[in-house]
Amino acid sequence: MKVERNKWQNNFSEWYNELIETAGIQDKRYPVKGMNIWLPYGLRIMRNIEKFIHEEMERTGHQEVLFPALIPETEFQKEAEHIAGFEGEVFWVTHAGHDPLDVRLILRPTSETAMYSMFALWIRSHADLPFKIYQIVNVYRYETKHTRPLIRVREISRFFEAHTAHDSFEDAERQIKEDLEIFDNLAKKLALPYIVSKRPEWDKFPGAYYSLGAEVVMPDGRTLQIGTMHNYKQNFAKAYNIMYEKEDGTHEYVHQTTYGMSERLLAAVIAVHGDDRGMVLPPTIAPIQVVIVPIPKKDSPYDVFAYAREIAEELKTAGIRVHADERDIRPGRKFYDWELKGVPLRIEVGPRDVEGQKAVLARRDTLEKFTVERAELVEKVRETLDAIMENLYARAKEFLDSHIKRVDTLEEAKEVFEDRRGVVEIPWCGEESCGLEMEEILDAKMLGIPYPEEEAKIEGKKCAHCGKDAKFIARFARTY
RNA sequence: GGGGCCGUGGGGUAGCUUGGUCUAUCCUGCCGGCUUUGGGAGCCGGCGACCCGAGUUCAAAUCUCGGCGGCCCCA
Repeated sequence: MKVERNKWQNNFSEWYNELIETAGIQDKRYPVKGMNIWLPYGLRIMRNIEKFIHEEMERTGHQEVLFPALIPETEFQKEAEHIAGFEGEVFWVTHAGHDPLDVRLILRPTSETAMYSMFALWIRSHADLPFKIYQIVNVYRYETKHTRPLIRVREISRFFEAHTAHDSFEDAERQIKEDLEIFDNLAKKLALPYIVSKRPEWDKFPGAYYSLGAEVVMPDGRTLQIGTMHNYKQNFAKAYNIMYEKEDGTHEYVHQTTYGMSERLLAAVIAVHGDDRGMVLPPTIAPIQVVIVPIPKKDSPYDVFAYAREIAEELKTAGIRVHADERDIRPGRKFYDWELKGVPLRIEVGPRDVEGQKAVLARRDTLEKFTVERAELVEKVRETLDAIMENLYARAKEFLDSHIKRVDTLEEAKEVFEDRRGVVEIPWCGEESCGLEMEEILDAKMLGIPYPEEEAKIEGKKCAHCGKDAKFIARFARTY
């Protein structure tokens, strides 16, 4: 048994689309384009990811809230850049029954404009700051490009957004640092290596002072943004009149930040860790961490099903998410089935194992099989799950590192995009015009410059486009 | 904005050019039974479809028109 990743890498789109349905993540047949149905198995994985998000939010003192999905046109229009950025893709609610509405409503594409008039009511004094809330809700964007389950959808059904308010730019900056730390903790739980870039001016979040984006490299070499952090400075505060009273009695606008993630996290997990047999789920989020497959044998005196149940009970008591598969189909089919669904560890128990009080463990990530003593089972299972976690991260890190290439010229950059793709890092003078032209020439997007910015600064290199002294390393990639 | 292709059971398809045993093919799936089980077994029985509407015709999955939906290419 060998891990194959041919289709995974060479025909990723097809691999991904098939898997989303066959592995029971989503049903794409819902009759509205870009709106898919979460199936039980997929939802369970997503909930497990969200469990870590909730934990991190609690750890860092964010409070969970839920805002309405509808926003009055009048609120939506308060921040100029924000409207300009979103008005082309919002869904409108224009009627109630047969009558047109006096004030039309939009289905939130994100919740800034829903939240900030309330912030103005809630935040009174410096003692209320920092103010940190978050929610996980569905948001709507009328995507005109090709939609893709979990990646580009018209209803993002698990949209995470944290919104904070602070008494100073410095404290907002501290919040961004905290966001990055939260993201790093979460990424570790998902065994996902990633890069963070500071977005160029022309690709900031509408209304932001600056934006950061975290992305992974997908099997086909395109990047997927899976997290964003924005410092709004006082842009929204001024538009929504969010002020607080300082200790000296004067009033000042708050500084704000936001932090966003979505079901793209699941897309990244599926894509990054998968192989030609299907998904490979990190044990941390796998709904079933261990599946037990009994191998019956006619005329055998041993009850392999009872043995499987005993083992399942033992593992369950040890806190492991386990399932004994007693379906009346052949074991081989069960193997394929659970491999497709990405269960990290399989235990096979046949008459031989019952007799010798043993079990066969089969790792999903490496497809290795080995026999362990029943007495050591719990310990070995724990060890193996940890080893799988580590291996998944290491394998993904290697893939990421080998898909980031630093070059000096546009010709070299072009070659990379023609070959294995990924992220290309090029010296850049920092001028917007140069950046946009390079995007054009490379047929790729500028992700931005490496963050923290100290890592992006370079000396002694020339801008790959205009030839002037380069100030930064700029990252380019084909993106999702 | 311009051009092209396509809608047949849950999924994938044959049939359409030349309308007629199409009472719609095959694979897969699903349900029931027997049998089997260390990597997708086999046999028997069953379920399930022509995107919608109008037209032409003795007769439409097949031809015509309109609608709806999907995909691709170019700008």
